[in-house]
Amino acid sequence: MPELPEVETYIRELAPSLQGRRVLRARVYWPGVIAFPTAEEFETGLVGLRFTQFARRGKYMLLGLDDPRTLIVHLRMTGKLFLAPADTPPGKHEHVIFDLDGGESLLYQDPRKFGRMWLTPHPENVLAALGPEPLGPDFTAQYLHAKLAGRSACIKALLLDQHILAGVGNIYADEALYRARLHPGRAAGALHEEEVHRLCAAVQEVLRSAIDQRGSSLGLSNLQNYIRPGGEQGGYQEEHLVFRRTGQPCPHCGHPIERIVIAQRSSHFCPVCQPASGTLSQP
DNA sequence: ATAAGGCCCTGACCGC
DNA sequence: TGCGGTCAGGGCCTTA
Repeated sequence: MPELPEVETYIRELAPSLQGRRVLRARVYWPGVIAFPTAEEFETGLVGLRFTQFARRGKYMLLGLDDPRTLIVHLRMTGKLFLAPADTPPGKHEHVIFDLDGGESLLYQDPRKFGRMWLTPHPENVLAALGPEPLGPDFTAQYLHAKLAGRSACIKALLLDQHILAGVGNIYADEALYRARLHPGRAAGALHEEEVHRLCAAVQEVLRSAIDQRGSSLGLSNLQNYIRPGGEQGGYQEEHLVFRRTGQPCPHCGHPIERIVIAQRSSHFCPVCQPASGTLSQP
């Protein structure tokens, strides 16, 4: 599942190979992936444009062009982008192909078909509702405490809410809550100031480490696996302490990691180190 | 405004 | 071997 560290890795690793390349042709095989404009306008609109800038906002990739329009890509669950020789025939799950100058094509592959792309002169409209960048100056314990105040929803659910902060998904929410020693089901508004401070620091630490490790590549199935644009795996899965470790011992206390469902998503945690309330152990 | 549930998708996995 | 059922999950939409 590409989250902030995986998308950041995509931007960093795609930029050198896409910089200055021109789109000769764009082919959309699954129109549903194009959120704006229509698939036809998307195909014709990209012809002749050159990639010039590469940025990330939350889990969105922003590919700047020598044009007022920006190509925005959200990989959602299983989206992948990679370069292949120009004559590579489209596979079953390749929904968009950008034929580039230089004899290569950029392929968008997405078995789940959840990912979306936009080609728009107003990227700010697509991104308008996003909360601050977790690693930017606006994401502070004070900010987070204010956003959580009065909220009865579980803290895990609000960590996943992109309006509150942009870029955290299921993996890094679980890992951050474990490191902050907070039960994922705690009512967000009931967190004490010191706990919010811990959480804020844990979110940033987990994301920074995951970026350093080029993201998390998970699972035996290639379905949900995040793979870097060059085909390599990330490394942060080796540092997961709770995510998808149900039944395995907590690295701190040895109690089996448990799994519960919060906001329709699995949450992994240690019931000893992350008590629902009361006294805390000290990992 | 907030919270909760449904929906989109399909490969993997399980039981029979 | 094959079949049907269930699960996962980000973001958006609907409902209360």
